[in-house]
Amino acid sequence: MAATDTEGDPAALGARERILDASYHLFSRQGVQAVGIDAIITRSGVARQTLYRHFDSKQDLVLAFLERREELWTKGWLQAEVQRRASEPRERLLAIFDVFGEWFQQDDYEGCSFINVILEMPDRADPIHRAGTAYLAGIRNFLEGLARAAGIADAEAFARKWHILMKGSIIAAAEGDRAAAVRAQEMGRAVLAEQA
Amino acid sequence: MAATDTEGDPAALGARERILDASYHLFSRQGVQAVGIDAIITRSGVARQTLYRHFDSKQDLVLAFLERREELWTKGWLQAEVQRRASEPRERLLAIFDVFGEWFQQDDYEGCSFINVILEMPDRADPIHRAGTAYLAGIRNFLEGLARAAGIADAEAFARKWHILMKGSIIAAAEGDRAAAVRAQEMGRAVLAEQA
DNA sequence: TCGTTGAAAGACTGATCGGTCTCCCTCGAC
DNA sequence: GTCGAGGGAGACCGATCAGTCTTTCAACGA
Repeated sequence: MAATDTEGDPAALGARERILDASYHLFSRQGVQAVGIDAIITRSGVARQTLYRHFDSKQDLVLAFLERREELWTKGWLQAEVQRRASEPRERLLAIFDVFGEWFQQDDYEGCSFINVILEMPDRADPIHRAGTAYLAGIRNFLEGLARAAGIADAEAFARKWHILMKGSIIAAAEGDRAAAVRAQEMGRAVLAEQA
Repeated sequence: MAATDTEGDPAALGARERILDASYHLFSRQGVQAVGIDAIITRSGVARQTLYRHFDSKQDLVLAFLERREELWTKGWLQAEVQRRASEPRERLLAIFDVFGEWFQQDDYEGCSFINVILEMPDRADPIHRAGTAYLAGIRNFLEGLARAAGIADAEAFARKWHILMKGSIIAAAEGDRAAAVRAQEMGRAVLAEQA
């Protein structure tokens, strides 16, 4: 039972949850290096030692943030929205860019945290870098499933191509191109048209 | 006149030049936030005050680095290589991915500094962010020229699409996909095939 | 009732950050 | 000669970094 789970009162959330909420908000918008422990302490209203009771180090906290990002963004939002909007696998592949299109209109558009951490920590041996690539591979896995369901021959290669369109449009949106999703979708149709 | 220009002896380069060399090496590989002034001091072998005589602040130095990146990478390498490898505009557009293909094989592949700084400083008002988007627009301008020369109807929209393929493959390469350039080129052919 | 546990508050450490300041040396113009 | 500019070396500044430690308190179960 415990007083650690959500019980309606937002201020009464467990300490761990408040830390993760604050981390998610700050890390996803400002990046991992730019956000200090103090900012997370302040935003979560938690004591310093409480944070270090739940997480061994900042790296630990970042890894927990990425895990949550996959839950909330990849699965809870992207995949859910895609499956809600279309049922045919080919339509679902294209629907990704409809979902992106709405995402790109947000004023506080924050980009893809997995890409961000990979570029922030270019060292391939860094656990955070590795986690970022792993979660991106998870997205690719979702694409591969759709490609296979669509009867596309080399589903793995196709997923990698589709992912290039997605990542390219995400960067273009960070530059300020709000129509990036439409452009990527058009290219997607061209790529799809070539497919067996 | 002036002991400030290059005179063969590498150690006798002007102080400003040594600072810019060190900044280029460190910023392009490790990012802007991760590299401190001390690291640049040490690598350039220059006195602290000498650096601040030539550059008002770290931000100033980063802006100078980005300017140099455009000179060396965009113009001196990418555009030069593309023009060397092909003469027909359509061939030149596709040659971009041949050049990228070799780039992606490098063990110390460092990615695109313009993308990196944009994601590192998400604040649109930040001078560094703005500079990054400006240099990316410069690349797009090069693409637009090729598109126009190729007789493509909406050259601006086409350039934005092509740039999405480029940026997507750059990120995929950062993830470890060494074949990202081939995949992007294949998609480029499909996009090009649709063009008038 | 007592002991344990979780959490708040905040002092503290050593390292590093960007940036300033002082001192000294050398070289070249006059 | 002298003088000033450019540059090297390094002390120093206040702020911030990640991380540790101590004290206090409230809620809980036995």
